[in-house]
Amino acid sequence: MKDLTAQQSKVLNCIEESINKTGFPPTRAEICQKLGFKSPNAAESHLRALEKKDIISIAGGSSRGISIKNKKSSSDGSVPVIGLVAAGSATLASENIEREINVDPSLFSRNVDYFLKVKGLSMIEDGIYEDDLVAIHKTNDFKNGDLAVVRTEDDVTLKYIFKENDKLLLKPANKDFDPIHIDLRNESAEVEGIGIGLIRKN
Amino acid sequence: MKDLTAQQSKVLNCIEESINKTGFPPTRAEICQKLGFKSPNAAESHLRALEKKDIISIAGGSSRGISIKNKKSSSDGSVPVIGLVAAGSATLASENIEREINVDPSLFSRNVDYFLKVKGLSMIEDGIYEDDLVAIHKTNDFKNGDLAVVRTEDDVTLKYIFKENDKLLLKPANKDFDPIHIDLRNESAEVEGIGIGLIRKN
DNA sequence: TTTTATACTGTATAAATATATAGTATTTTT
DNA sequence: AAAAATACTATATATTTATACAGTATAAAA
Repeated sequence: MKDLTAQQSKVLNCIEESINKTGFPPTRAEICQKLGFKSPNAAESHLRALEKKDIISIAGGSSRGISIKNKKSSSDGSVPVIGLVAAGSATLASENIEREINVDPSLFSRNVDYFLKVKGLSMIEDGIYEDDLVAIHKTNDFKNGDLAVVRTEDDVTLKYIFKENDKLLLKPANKDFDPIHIDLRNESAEVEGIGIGLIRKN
Repeated sequence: MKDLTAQQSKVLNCIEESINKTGFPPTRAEICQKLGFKSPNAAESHLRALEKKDIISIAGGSSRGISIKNKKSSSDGSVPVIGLVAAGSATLASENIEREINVDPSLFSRNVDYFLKVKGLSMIEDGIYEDDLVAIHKTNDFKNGDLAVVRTEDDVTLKYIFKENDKLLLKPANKDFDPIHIDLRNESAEVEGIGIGLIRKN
């Protein structure tokens, strides 16, 4: 499936939020208002792009006629919890699954593929603590500043990601930790997913 | 709760079917078509009856603005989300419920009675941010240092609580905020519950 | 290089839609 | 017995809404 652009993701997000919050999809005007567009056609064309990519369907001639496709049934939202463990391990391998928890799929803005149990204090200044469960949406599509799960050659880490040409910057939220610079011409690195939420147990 | 009439049930059914099938609620005209009414007002008045009985809510001035209330999901674990609102308001009153979310009861150490949506930055130094949902276990039993929902004479607040004889100390986690001292001989204060976890949506 | 996709503003309008008002008739509650 | 709720038909209309058309600009693909 083709990846969505940043704007298309925002629009999709806006639709999901509207459905979760109000119970029905938004109008073009409402999308514009939420995302700051000034022309209804801005929303319209994003919707048509999403339709083309088979993410949503649009019922012609009816108001708020947007529905999100492939919306996996409400059956249950059992999501694995994965510890940040040894280097190079396949994160979703069953031996790394600590437990499974049920979450309301509508809780987070995007689909949660797994929870990552945080090790260490590298993100503590932004309220992400040890043993917190960070909700991860699997994707390799990210924006600068996103909280990303990145697999480097010798580690898997959760940091803010910034990319500029061939340079990758993985930035912690703790002044005692140094940012990680990766030159993609020499080293490999892969974005496994991005953080879209957090659960903490006291 | 009042019982629904046969016709009201049919209308409710029609709404549910529409949401399941198309992804969005029906218009008045669509309800009429499905149930064989010849006047849009037939649907309208049934909708108003359902609204009066608190089964649905109708968003004024917007198309397809119908949503079904208290939509209890299959399993259970439905927990209300409550905003910190005006002083003195009964926190669990239905008008304060922003939404309901499903949580795995085993997720948190104790039973979650509701989620409190955080306003303000008074707990930011301990990783509790604005709009975070703090899982609250209703109890008036607490230990010094617990994160507590406290109803004072003119506010409801989330702070660390410390009690010594008749003195109550409500301590924020933000150096820009002052601790609140309450002398229980002069003022009243009540512990509504304690925080046992947190959910954050990015 | 040309085309296609993305990302919008701005304007316009036909069609969809909520919603009010005026009736009639039956049943249920007070 | 009167009032209120139920259960509609019928008509009208202001507003909401989808959607088309005309542009501008940039980036990516062919």
